[in-house]
Amino acid sequence: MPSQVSWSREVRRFIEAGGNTTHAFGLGRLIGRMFALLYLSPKPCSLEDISTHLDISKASASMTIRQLEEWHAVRHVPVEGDRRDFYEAETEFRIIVKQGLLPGIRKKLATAGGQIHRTLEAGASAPVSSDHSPAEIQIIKKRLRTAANLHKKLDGLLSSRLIEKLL
Amino acid sequence: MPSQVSWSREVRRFIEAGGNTTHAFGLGRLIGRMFALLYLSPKPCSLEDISTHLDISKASASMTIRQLEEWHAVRHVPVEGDRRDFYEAETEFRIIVKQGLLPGIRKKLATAGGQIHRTLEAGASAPVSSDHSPAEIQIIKKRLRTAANLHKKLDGLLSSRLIEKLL
DNA sequence: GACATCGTTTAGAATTTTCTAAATGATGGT
DNA sequence: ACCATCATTTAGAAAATTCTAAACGATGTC
Repeated sequence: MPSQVSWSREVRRFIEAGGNTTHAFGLGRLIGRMFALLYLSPKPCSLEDISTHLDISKASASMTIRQLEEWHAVRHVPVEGDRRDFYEAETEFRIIVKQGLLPGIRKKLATAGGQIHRTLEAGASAPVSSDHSPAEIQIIKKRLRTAANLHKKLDGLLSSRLIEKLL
Repeated sequence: MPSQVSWSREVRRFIEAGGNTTHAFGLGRLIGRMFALLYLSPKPCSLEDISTHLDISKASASMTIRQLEEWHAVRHVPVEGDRRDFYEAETEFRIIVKQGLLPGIRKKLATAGGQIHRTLEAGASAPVSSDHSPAEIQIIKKRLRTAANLHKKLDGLLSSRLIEKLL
């Protein structure tokens, strides 16, 4: 039955595409491959299932699965009479985005925003500089205020309920 | 004048924070440092200005500046009687997002979406598989349709004018 | 048209990140 | 209590990325 072959080939490609996608967004390749595998698994997978299917070590599987857990992208599910850890994918993307991704993004934004404000305050207490004319100082301050304003807007946007409505 | 010192120190920190931010989002550290430098520069910078201020080679400066140009985050500005290349930061974040970042994100999403559809189609023409029961096949197909639907929603969201209104 | 200066390319060095094997810790079964 | 089995930690190997120096090409100057 040749059609079966093309199906499993397409599944492998799906998994690799998942890896390429997360990698393209700077999240590492393994995390996407692993989520894709679990997402297409109707039944929970053990760590060894994962490491053999993805051809990685159990150590990698363990570390990556915990990253996925932090993002609420994967759930630990107990299996009757088996003390191994089994995992299944969270299929509600809304939950992954709201509880996993957005808090991480907001945290990163907060770090950046903090520095913008510190720079702005340092500029307020040091109005004269040797290598900038007064007019240039004004330009710099204006840009810092623009950046602070953008940061505020972005943070408000991410914390609003707008996003979950759209998903 | 000690306040001057703390100002320039805060500027250096601003630049490093810019680098850390882009790095956290998987874009490399240099690109953020360079944009931060140009964003706080009231007058255009030459490549050598940049490489000395950031303490990097001219080669790195050249490659990174072109990446920033692709994202419409930086503009090439001619300077009277000087054949060197000068650059200034785009201060309209709306332009950077709309013309620079969003197209790149949509392109990455399109790659992922294409594979979702291919997998879905392969599943349609290969309804029977040796390692999955019919009920499981149905679950997998449903999940693939959910993923395809999410992809469609995301792409629509990014291509709508909603985002520019929010910035 | 030769020289000087600047930007780009590229081959490979340096750094960072990712991955693994082995050791360790933990837990259930007998 | 001991053994077997599983997950985690960690130190270092492997791989990927980032950066640079040197060579090159292009362009303006004298």
